[in-house]
Amino acid sequence: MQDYLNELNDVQRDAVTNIKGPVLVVAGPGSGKTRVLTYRIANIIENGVPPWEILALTFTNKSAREMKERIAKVVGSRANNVWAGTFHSIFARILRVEAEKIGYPSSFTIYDTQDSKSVISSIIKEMNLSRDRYNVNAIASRISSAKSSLIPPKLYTQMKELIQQDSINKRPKIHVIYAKYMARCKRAGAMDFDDLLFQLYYLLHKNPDNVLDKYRKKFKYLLVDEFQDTNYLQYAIIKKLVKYDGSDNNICVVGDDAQSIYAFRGATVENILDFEKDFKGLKTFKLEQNYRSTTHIVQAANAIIGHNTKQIKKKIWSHKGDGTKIRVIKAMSDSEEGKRVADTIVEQKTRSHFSNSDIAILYRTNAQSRIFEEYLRRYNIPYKVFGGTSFYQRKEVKDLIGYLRLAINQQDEEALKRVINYPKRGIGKTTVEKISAKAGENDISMWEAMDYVELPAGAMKKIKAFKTMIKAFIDKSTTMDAYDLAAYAARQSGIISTLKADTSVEGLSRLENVTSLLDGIKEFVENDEVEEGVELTDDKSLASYIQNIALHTNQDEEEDGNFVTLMSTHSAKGLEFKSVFVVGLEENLFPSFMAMKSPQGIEEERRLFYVAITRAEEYLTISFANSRYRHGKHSNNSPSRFLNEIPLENLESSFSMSKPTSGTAVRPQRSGVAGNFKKARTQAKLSINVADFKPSPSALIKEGQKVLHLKFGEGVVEQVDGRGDKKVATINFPQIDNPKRRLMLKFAKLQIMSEE
DNA sequence: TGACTGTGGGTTTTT
DNA sequence: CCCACAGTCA
Repeated sequence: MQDYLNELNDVQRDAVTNIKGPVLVVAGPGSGKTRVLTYRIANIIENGVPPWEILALTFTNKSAREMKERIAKVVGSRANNVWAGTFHSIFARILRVEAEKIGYPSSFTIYDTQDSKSVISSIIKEMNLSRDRYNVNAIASRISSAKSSLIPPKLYTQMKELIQQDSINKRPKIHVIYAKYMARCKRAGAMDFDDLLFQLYYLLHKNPDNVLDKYRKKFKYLLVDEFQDTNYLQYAIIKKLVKYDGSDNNICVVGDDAQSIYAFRGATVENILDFEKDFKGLKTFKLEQNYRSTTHIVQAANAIIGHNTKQIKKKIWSHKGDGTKIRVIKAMSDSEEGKRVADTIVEQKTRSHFSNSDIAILYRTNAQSRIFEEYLRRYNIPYKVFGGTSFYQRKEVKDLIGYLRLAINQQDEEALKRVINYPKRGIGKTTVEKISAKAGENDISMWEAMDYVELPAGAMKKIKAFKTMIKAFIDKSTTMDAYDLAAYAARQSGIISTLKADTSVEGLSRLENVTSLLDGIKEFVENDEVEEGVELTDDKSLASYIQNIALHTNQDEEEDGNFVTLMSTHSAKGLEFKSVFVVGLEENLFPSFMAMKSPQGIEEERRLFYVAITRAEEYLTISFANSRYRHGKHSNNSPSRFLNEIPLENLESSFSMSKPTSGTAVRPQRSGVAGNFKKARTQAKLSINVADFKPSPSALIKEGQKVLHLKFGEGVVEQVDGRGDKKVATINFPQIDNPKRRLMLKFAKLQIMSEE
């Protein structure tokens, strides 16, 4: 028997060695779920199955990568040939091969959420519907859930219940918008996130050239991680692949109903319950021993989840010892909450010798990160914020990507609309509307419509010039590699010169972001490492880089380094830290006011809280504030109901309001405006004594002075320009990369060290 | 016809 | 607070 099997407990080993037939693994938090999955795959390979016949589906690129690394530790490089990836990326890869069978170009664009909403927005506008009544977000989520339930527009129109709901909500035209939206995406050669699932289902369902058989034969072993987070459509695809006459039903799903936190995007726990009915002879294994957390934490978690009505019975236990009781921080304000959490981090670092990477701050909404960033920066504690707007969603980055997308797929209307007048080249709203109308009349793409539309001579000339430029990109895309072409496009389009002309701090950071993107593309071109999956991506063309960018999230960034982790509770799933701070435990925030309308909503928030606290190994601290700034306004909220669900015996006794601490409250500043993407939010390690730092009034900052900045260290003011609030100082900070920074004096905290 | 400025309204989580 | 739009000016 192989070594790795000895690292498992009895239940885990059973789950690993029963490789034939359907298996359900119910895995509590910290119960070694990933270990079971990876060893199971390794075991399948050891049993002589070629790795490329194994398909492992996850929800994040990160967990796929981690899984593959761990498989490699057991079976070596063979792990690279396992098809492991997210639902979306694996399906996108299949669709690239098969797209033409369902009427899409294989170079189809993937629309991200922004793109989808923009399409919906223009449809609403064209139909002359009220923007207030037809709220884009509401429509988008309605369409998304229809797709995720396998209801195409035609069927939607026939479903009395849906139509009735829409008319009650006074939005009877949704089914029309939906149909137009689908047509518009198709015309643009684009698939949105849901399409990657939806279109794959229809490919398998319609089965042109018997593709279904091809993939059934290809994937003999299927594994699904986080099964509780799959939606109806995902499960339908899984069944297409595995459940048929003569199938071996080699499927293993792993999940925890108590950690189902994605109902808002269609996930349904029903899938776990249905799984038992759909696959006869199912073997179920329950992993109940928690290896992660101490008993106080596990007990509290069990008590909290006990308040939910529906769940699979299981008893999670730990023998790591009682450990430390849970601490609760009561703060008067969000600012005080930030300070006290930062104080506690300092305390834990010195008393328990934790390093930064042992610590995480978890919040319900990404917007909460700012205040913690502010204090961690003050205390010189390196941190990294995950989630929020990803790098690829920043305007300037999307602008350049827009050109690249257009070079690959000229039908891509969202890309076209984005770049046709950026940088400004005098092609205004009216002209674009005319092109769009022409495209609509003739059911052709806007790119084609540009040849037929009737315009005044001036506008015509500008359009021609634009088209010529893009054609040059297309031509070069056959000879240049991704980097050269991207750099060429960045210059030719005028993006670089436009950004260079903007000398504000924000402008500078935008330019740096574009440079970072180019650097990233260069890295892609030069990187000779093997990518995930069986088909080695030795394709360094722009297309192969650009096509999966929408699927790339900033969770995927490599993250070695010693920093405190800041992320949303959703993003934290699957992770663990010695010390965890779950912050903002207030009614209307956690649970979110959006979820408070329904009991199911509350139960999902409770599961989310359960996920959050079970990330902790040794220390768990929970905090809330009596008042906080939200959307620029003060708001007061009572402590979260979830706090009362924690048994008293698991709480530190001092669960009483501590006195507000002496430190003055600060409002967060805009952070990370200067510095490039990777470095921006991780703090430079400069030893500045925070207590001694006293910013000088900005009016006193003059050329030639030596100044001190908390993040950048010592520097020399080289130039001050602008007047009043708009004063900008150019300062040389020799201790950092990119030493020249332009800081808005209104915001910059600088301490004058000496006059020159 | 396009560029710019002020106002009003929404407001969660993610592939 | 941030974004999208409407209304105004060149």
